[in-house]
Amino acid sequence: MARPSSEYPTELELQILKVLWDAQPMTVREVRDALEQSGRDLAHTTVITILSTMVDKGQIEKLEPLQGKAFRFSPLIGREDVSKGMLGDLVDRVFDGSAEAVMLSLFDVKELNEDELDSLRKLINKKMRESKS
Amino acid sequence: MARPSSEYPTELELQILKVLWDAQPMTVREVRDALEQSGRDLAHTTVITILSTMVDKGQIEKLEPLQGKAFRFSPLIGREDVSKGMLGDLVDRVFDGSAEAVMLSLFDVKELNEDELDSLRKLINKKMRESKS
DNA sequence: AGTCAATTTCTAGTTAACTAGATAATATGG
DNA sequence: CCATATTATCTAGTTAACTAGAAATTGACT
Repeated sequence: MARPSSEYPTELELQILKVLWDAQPMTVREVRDALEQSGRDLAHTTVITILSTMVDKGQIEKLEPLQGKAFRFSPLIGREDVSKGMLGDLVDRVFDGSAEAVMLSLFDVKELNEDELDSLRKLINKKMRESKS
Repeated sequence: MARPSSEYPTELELQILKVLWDAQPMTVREVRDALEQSGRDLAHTTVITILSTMVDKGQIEKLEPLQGKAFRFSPLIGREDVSKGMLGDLVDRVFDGSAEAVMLSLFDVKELNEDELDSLRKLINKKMRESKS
């Protein structure tokens, strides 16, 4: 059995969620077109199939058509919840739960400009004040 | 086709790499036992199969037996490279490349103690000095 | 040399993710 | 009301990841 690596969205599901987070609800065709814009050209039926499994998984909901016959879909899970969940999963699986290790690694992986560093510094100062109480 | 989500190790491959990073080289039996210690109880042949695919993928190398008939395996890729690669992948796929967004999210996902916050603050100060030159 | 236990090789099966065609259903414009 | 284009349903196929048994091989010990 290919063990489900986690409870989190697969790659294509994540792409679709991103599309729906930007504009909701959307019809199948609208989702398909949006995916094509971001370089993922899928058959109409393929999109329907994925959307159906996402409904089964409770990631999105299927809404009745308003006038035509095209169903519309809306996300049931939020952007923040998903990204936090996936990040937490990576922290645990790859970095053995060490947030500090992730931070250190992140500095190597991505460059941060001065403004970003500054806002981070402010955030850390705030966190330190909080933890001192 | 189940598109390979990335070039990075799968879940079981990562577990095996972790085992080998801690002690190398290792025989199949030693790998199997180490996996069992961390709660993953697999048949001997299953471990062999995975090890073989990992050799094919260039993640590990197969070393000739020294005295017995048991091959030994060593990692060919490093812990840092893998974790950085997987982190960078997540940053791009989930956070659209924003390291800052990851940092902010990380504060919500994991608690950092005072010492960790302090060492992070120092690191940021260092980075800021560097970027000002 | 012969047996025994460990190890490897070969083969095969399951599931999730992904892909899409053939066909059926149905709005909607004329 | 009918043709047509759009949409949905049903079905099916591929691949990677994972799992492991049966059989073959071989080191080791007496």
